[in-house]
Amino acid sequence: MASASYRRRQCFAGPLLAEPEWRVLDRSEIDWLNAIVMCRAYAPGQCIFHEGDACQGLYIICEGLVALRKHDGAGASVLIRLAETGDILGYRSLLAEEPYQTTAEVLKPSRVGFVATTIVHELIARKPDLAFAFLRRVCHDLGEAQERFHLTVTQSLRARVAYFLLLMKEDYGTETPDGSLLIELPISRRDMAEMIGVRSESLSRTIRQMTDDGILAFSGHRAWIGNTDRLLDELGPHVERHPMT
Amino acid sequence: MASASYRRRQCFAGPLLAEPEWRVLDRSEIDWLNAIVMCRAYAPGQCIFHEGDACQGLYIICEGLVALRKHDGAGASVLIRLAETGDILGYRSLLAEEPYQTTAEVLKPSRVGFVATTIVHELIARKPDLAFAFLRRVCHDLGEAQERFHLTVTQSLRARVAYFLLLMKEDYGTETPDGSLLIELPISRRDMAEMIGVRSESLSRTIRQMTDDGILAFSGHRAWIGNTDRLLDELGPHVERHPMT
DNA sequence: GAATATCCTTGACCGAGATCAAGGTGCCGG
DNA sequence: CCGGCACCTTGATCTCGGTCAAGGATATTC
Repeated sequence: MASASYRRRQCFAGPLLAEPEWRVLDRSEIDWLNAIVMCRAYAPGQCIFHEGDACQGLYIICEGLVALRKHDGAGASVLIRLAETGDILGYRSLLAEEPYQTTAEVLKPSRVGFVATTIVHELIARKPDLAFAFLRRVCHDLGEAQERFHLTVTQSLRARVAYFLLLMKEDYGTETPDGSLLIELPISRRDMAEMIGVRSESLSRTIRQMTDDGILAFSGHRAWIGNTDRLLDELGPHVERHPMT
Repeated sequence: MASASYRRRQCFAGPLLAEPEWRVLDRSEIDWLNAIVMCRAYAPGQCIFHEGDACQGLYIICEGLVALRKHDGAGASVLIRLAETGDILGYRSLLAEEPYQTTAEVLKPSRVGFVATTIVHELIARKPDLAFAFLRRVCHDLGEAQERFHLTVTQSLRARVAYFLLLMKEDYGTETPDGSLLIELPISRRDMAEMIGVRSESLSRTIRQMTDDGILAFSGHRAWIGNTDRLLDELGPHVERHPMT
């Protein structure tokens, strides 16, 4: 429950500075940000912001894991994006000058910094490269969102599971000694279903089928994939084989 | 078949200058662009660029209608976006520095201008406001794409048709003398189905049902909606009632 | 204006995935 | 060790939308 007292109050430090957005800043600007930016701890289940809220600034995940969800009134929701250490939240709303369209729910104990809108604008005005960095990121995200729509509409659930695992491989996959692939999923089965856009019961069934077919093995949040090619075969014809270029 | 010879060779003129991106430019920059930018005519069916192509610059629709599609190998495709007079094509790829993810297919005879990547970068460097204009646009688009995903996953076909018509109302809707709403859809039934992410047969059936229920009337590309509230009722609970803010 | 291709609608059928309902299974606090 | 709880899996059933196939309607061409 975020029991630790964080000695380091500086958000902008360590590997976080390697993020494309902050890399364009120089030392003095980093120091300035560290002096201004508030950083606080969140426990799992807490929300950083809610769908419909007015956007006041940017959030930076110094450490942790956060889910961006969209809810509909009937209780169903969809997981739009996972954000982990180093990721930024709220830039879409800030730069579109619109209210939040998603709710940011903390999944693992997190430290999150807040940068007010005015600061962001000031930084961008001072560093044109920052605008480019954001542009590149948002455009890339847009491409992913379109790809996701395409996939959801044209591909079977099974193909989408395969695709999802290949995506997660990028961030959470490791090679095991015996040459197979291990993916340590950071999320529950339900959240996984929400990312794929499917009911969790259906996801369970699909995973079982794929297990029976010897394509993968699951244990809790751990997935083993013996042969990546067999996963790729699940994708429909001519679907981009290298998601997340 | 684009038989007309276009006397005006200048792309950047008239209402097109009111677009948020070009509004930030001053007279000399507009003149400069008009001197450089190539403008050519396309006939329906022609493609401006193809999925997978490297991006060389930006396209501006001086006049016409263009569809951005994603294809999968099996012949199925999805219509990602409609672009009409004044709209810009290819900015996602250009700014993300990625190949095109969609194919731009001309639907109605169009005149389209081309601005090379280097020119765009030069302009942005000169006018930081241009970067902001693009940022706002892309972020807004991203929001729409996420909303669309959410909708597709959680709502029934019928609700999605209702939502689609409310979207189209913004651009193509007019009030008729008798107080009902007339929407002149610029696209075929098939394209409409591709935008909603559904087979055209299913769309036909859904339209028929809604017609039988007295919610709307269709004739060719013309849709009448007697009572907008009844369309809104079709949307699931708590779905954003004002799409395209 | 007949020929022809394309688009749209309708019908019959089917199947993937949703829904409803009931167990498992693991986890935490007592 | 046991009870409670959240998460996951499985089963049975249903239904929405996809698929296949056949007609109509509408353009387009000659």
